[in-house]
Amino acid sequence: MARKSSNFDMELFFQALGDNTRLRLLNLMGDQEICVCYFVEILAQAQPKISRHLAYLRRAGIVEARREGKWMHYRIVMPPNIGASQVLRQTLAWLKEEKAMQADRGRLSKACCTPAKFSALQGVPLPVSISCEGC
Amino acid sequence: MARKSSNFDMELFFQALGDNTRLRLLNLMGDQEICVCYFVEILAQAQPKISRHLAYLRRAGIVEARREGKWMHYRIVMPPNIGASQVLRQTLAWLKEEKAMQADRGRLSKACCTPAKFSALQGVPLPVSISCEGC
DNA sequence: CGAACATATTCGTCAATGCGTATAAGTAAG
DNA sequence: CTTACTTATACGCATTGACGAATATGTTCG
Repeated sequence: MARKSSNFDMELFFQALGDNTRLRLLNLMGDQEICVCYFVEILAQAQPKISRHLAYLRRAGIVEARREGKWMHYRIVMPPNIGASQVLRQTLAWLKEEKAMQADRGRLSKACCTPAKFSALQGVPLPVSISCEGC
Repeated sequence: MARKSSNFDMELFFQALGDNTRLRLLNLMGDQEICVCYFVEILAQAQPKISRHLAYLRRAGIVEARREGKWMHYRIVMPPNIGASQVLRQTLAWLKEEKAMQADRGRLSKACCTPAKFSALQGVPLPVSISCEGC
């Protein structure tokens, strides 16, 4: 039986990708869950702005959220539509090639090495892949 | 030496894809040049609307235009940015899977078989790939 | 040149979006 | 229950984008 051509909203999908802040958020998530407070710190943007963009990505079906105590963790979810998921995968690969995005990821991986900057964030769960050889 | 990370405007690129009319235009172009008058007829949209969306796609560096007498032919051009070109290619493949897009392409391929509808378009250069077995 | 045709642009209007500020909602701790 | 903290939402404002209608630009032909 042929695959169902779901009525996926392509417009909404691409509109969700058409904003630099949202692209930076997706880049930081990559393949792991990230806490909102990290987005705020690393992108150095106002918290409501981050939250609104995350809500936009959620409406478009690109990310999902999980609550853990006071913290919200966001992660990328592959859309049910096959074409969409392939485009999204390709887009994430593209982000990894862009210098500005690499810089963001670099700041994320060094987050735990700058305790002064994060003194107010004690107890925040670390992203899985943070490597702290130097700490 | 590492590949240059060109300052390609990802925002503009995805915003250009975030509109259904523009996606339909890209789907009709596919891999061939198409005359504007075909877009107007097949999508059954006002000519200024088509023209504006084509201009948007041109600004985003996704299509180019070629003049041939009174007619303008538009075609997809792969962006110089590698990531962008791969995402675009994947997107075009996605469009081919969507039912509504397939219907548009069907109407394009039958365009030459409905002379009544196109009586006002005499002399319009046909797209390369139009197959008219039944004519 | 002037008419006819194809396409592009402009203008006014309206909806959608992004942002900062303020505030609400949800949770943990005292 | 109250407080502190994290995140989400509401509001007002400015910008952008889409649209229809009208008009401008560019080309061919007589």
